Amino acid sequence: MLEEGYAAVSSRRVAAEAGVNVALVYYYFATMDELFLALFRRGAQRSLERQAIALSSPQPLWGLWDLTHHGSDPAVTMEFIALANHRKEIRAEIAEYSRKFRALQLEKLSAALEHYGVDPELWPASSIILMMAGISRFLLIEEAFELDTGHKETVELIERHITALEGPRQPGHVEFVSQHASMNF
Amino acid sequence: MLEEGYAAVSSRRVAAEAGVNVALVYYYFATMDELFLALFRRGAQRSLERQAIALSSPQPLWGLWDLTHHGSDPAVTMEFIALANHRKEIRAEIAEYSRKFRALQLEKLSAALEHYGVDPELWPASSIILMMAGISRFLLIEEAFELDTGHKETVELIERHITALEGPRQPGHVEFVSQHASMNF
DNA sequence: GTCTATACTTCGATAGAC
DNA sequence: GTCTATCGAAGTATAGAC
Repeated sequence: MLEEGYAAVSSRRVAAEAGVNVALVYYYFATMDELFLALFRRGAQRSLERQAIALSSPQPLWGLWDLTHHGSDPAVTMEFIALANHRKEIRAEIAEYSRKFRALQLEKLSAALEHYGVDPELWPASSIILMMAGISRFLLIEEAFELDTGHKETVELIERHITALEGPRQPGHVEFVSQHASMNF
Repeated sequence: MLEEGYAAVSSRRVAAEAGVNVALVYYYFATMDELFLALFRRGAQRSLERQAIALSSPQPLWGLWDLTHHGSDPAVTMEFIALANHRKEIRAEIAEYSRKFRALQLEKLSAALEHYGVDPELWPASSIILMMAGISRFLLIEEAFELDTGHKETVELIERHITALEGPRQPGHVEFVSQHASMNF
């Protein structure tokens, strides 16, 4: 899926990779879409758990930022988004998980931002979350194209603002986060 | 390509849509990748020209924001990014066009921002461009999933800041921009 | 330019033996 | 649970007539 795209994932190749027969793939997954759904659910569930840990940090802004910026693989995310654009059921599943991700982020971060004294009228938690997600995904996608115009400046800008609220990043975040790549919804 | 994804674009289906024979497709395009390259170049060139117009507005920030937020189709963009993740030549072509897009944006907007008195140390033009692009793409992708948490607040936040610099949006932008969907790189 | 005809590969999915 | 065997459809690409 990562190397050649979701459309290159065929029952035959899955079977070959697993060292089993094609028919066995259909024994476990009635259609290829069900296989993709199962794959997505497993990855999304793991990412959700990692996010819960990152957000429970005493520095939840750093936690979320490091998770998306250093601990997520845009290629996986992109493949599932592309797949979802053409499969209704997968789109619905991704939407459902996205809401879970977002709800958890909102809960943890709106409390933290209030505690930091950030005016929710000027800087709503939902906007800060959305902007961080959009920017970091964009940065990662551009990196894959070997584009880096403004990347350094933007990372500095964001991290300067996080530092203003939470102080310098405490060690541990990036290490935790970069152990395995997550999805980023 | 939009309905079923780039992988569903086959020589046979292209031929059928065009009402010609399969072999004729290969007469014009040696491989399917060349067809995709030609398709991308045509679209990117048009988008580049539209962007030049939008940035030549007396309100270039509004111009760029409206172009990406109301005048671009994330589905086209996503398909090409997904395709590029697996085809080296297409990735290189997209990277090249992205640099052109970005260079034009930087040229027009860094002049405008300096004129508005924005401190380039705190808010570099390259960062503002990158953030606007990332956020608007994220908003549009989420819309396709019928997700809208924080969308309204974020659009208001961004447009409030643009208004602070350029005053209220003058009519004409959105109209120009929503005539045809563009790519968004 | 445009076509017919064809070679060869791979696909999703199923029936039925073990 | 795991396999063999098979169906019909669709893919990329090419040779060569007109």
